[in-house]
Amino acid sequence: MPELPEVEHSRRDLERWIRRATIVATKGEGKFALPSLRGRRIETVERRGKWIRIVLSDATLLFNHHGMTGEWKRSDEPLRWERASLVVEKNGKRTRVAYVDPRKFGRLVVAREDIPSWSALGPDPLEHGIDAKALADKLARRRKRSIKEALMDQSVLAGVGNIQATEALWKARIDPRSPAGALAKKHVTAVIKGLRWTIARTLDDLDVGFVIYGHKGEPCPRCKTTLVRIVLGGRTTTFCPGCQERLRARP
DNA sequence: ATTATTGTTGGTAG
DNA sequence: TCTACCAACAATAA
Repeated sequence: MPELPEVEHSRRDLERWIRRATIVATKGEGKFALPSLRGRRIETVERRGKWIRIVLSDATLLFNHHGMTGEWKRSDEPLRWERASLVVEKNGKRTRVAYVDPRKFGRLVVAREDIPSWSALGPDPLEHGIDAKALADKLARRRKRSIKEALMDQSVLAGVGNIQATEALWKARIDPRSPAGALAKKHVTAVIKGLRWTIARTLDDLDVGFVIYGHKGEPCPRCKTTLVRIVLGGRTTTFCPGCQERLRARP
């Protein structure tokens, strides 16, 4: 469940469950192995893009990425596909949280300093907002990249994935194949509005459903043209050939 | 049996 | 140094 809105929900869950609590035990194997961390207090649970950064009392940092199928659950019993767990205590009450990840694309990293994957992230749409000028500059530099692939580049904006990019471009009425460098200022503005729209509505209700993602073959909700599915950068892309304008590279 | 899946990364090539 | 492309990672679900 892993684009910005889902990860933000996960962050809020963790904040409620374990913030200001003290770690009693940790568990994890293989690529999800964890050091003891016993006795450290959990100070903050932060997020940037799709990454979560948990800051502990001795300044140790616990980074987590959900990959494709990762999620945190609160459970006293071991869960199917559980890869790691934390037991914490606050006011004498114990809480156990489990990191579950069937496909194991996620990451758990303990470090003393920010890791490169975190540091390389572009601005977070929720945390920092989206600056039109800065975004336009970054897109302009990616001349040959499609706008959809550019939006999914985590150094452009942190947290935009396949679904949010697909939905935002539909809202902005821009064909996802358009070269990123072909967007004029008004197009960038429209993309920003589209991103704010899709992120907000997913954040508000994770089960609200998507407007065009996964709806190939169905009529466009806006113009009734049949939605099509293509592959861009190896990722499924849905769009409406009727009302999403294909922009051409500008000289 | 085949195909597709909300993501990143490391290697390669230009 | 920067951009672009792709296979690899893994376990289902249709």
